[in-house]
Amino acid sequence: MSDLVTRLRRHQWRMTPQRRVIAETLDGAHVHYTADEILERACERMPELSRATVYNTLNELVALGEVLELNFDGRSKRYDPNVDHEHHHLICDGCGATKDVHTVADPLDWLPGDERHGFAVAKASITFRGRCPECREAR
Amino acid sequence: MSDLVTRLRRHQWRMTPQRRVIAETLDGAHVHYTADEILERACERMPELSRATVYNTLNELVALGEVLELNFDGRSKRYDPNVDHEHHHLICDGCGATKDVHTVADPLDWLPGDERHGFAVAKASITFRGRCPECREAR
DNA sequence: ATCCTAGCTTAGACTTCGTCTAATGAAAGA
DNA sequence: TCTTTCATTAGACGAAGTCTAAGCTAGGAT
Repeated sequence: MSDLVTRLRRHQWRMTPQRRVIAETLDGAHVHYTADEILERACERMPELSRATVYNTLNELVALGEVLELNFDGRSKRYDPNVDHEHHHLICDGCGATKDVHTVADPLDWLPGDERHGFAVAKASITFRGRCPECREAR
Repeated sequence: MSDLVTRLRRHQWRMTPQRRVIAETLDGAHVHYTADEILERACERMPELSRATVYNTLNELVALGEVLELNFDGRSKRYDPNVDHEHHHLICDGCGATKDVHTVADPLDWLPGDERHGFAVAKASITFRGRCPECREAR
């Protein structure tokens, strides 16, 4: 049983087979999939699942705060179920693969007061970019 | 004369009236425009300018390393001509305003080796999020 | 100055990613 | 079990960006 599904119960979310499959697909992921990758994988278990339901469900999960929506390349969004722990992202410039990473301290402290332009600054996240092992060879 | 245009000369770039107008529009911007905002402003000086040329030119500027392509909202890309100085971005969660900011050190050093997953990590940028002075009041 | 050619520009078709619609289906409380 | 309300579906639609093929032009060669 997926941990994400358990959390969703607490939101009084109507549990349907489609939503269960989508949530479990997301939760089992070690990388952050795009909506279409989630559709593709979920369809292995439920072939009649529609694209609209995947998009609807992902948007609801984001609204509930149970999943993070990421966008680094300006193309497709990626979904990150790991919302509990503060983390940052490492992205492959070759294939767009996205991994969670952890840093040694909080980057918020790195922005001096005179660089804050009167903003109430609440969050800071770091995007690391490079090439993954596969794309390093492929070059 | 735009500083960006001067730099482009050094890349042996064929200078056309279209490219000049686009580069000057970009370079004069104090905020980071989307491609369509650039098209709109450039068309005030050159009404027959085509959308394809704006996109082509922006992509070439990015490839030449003279302009940064930004994407924070997963919608349209924004273009940042301020490529000379290492900087990061501060974004208002209320209105989406984007400002350049500077930090005290390089975040690349903050990613431990055992968090690099075999990637060749080349760059790191920080996105700070908060509320700008106007949006703090408006709440 | 003019010619030539590589490479630029253009309109509009096309692609990709995502949203919307309206009809049908099903979860879960009464 | 019934009923209501919400979820699901296929496909149309929309926004952002890319591609294509035809014509045009910047700038070096003569």
